[in-house]
Amino acid sequence: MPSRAGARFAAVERGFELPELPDVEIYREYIAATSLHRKITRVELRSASILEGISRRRLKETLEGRRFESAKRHGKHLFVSISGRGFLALHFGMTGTLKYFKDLEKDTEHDRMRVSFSNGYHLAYDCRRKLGRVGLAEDIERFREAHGLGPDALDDRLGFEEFLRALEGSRAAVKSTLMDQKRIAGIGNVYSDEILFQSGVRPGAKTRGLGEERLQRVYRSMRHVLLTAVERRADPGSMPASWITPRRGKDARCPNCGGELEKIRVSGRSAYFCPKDQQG
DNA sequence: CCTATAGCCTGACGGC
DNA sequence: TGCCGTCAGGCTATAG
Repeated sequence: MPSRAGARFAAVERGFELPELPDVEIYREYIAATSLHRKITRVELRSASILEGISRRRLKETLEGRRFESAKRHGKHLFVSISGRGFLALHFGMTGTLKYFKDLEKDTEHDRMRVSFSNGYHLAYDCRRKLGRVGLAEDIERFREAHGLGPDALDDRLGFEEFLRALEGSRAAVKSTLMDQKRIAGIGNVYSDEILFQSGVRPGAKTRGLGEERLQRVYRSMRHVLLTAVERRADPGSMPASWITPRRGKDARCPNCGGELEKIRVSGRSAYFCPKDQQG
């Protein structure tokens, strides 16, 4: 499995930085392709600080002897169902990755939790900066409510009307509004910049003053960007050349007009945009 | 009610 | 060479 999974999940094996909705969707597929329906023989927790609301002991007792049955995603959260016991809830923070492997020598450096299966393989939750979280959930809806998470950005039920409702009342910059997981779940710093670039809207513009036409463009770009990123398996090297996502960094130039991209801070986060093509 | 910000956490990088 | 400050941005808690 790892060799076959390796080609499809090359980006996962390299490890995502800054996992947002598309990255977590690929993690979901990765778990579905590798880790379901096998008996969990052992759970090893190497860093208790990643646990959220549960003890080490409870995690072990809940998982050992059971099987993972399915993998679902909401926003940036992954939910892996445990036979008869709800879900393992995974959040990846900024540096969380997954790795499925057999040879323990290949164990990753910042492996915070390791789940071992009866076939001799292991699934590692690797999180260098320990900003990710591992917990248990009885059901996904409950978890969503407890965490105040908004609708998933790619949920088919999130039409333009529902999108407007989710943004309603925000007085913040549109970039912050899009990244607010309580309004819409799944968008982070990198993809919010891409969405706004493709909408021709400045990240620092107030959501309130945008008007329906611009918001319509933001909505369409949101779906387009996220769907395309999932299609391209969230691999940074595979994103279209017309996007600004691959150009974050020094001396960044606009793929559209060739002008210099500007870097500003919006609510404490770095935002890249093209001052010429984004006038909104 | 709302938004902005500090702090958690680690490693890469640039300046001296 | 090596030390140190800064930055990266996921989240939460708290300040405004």
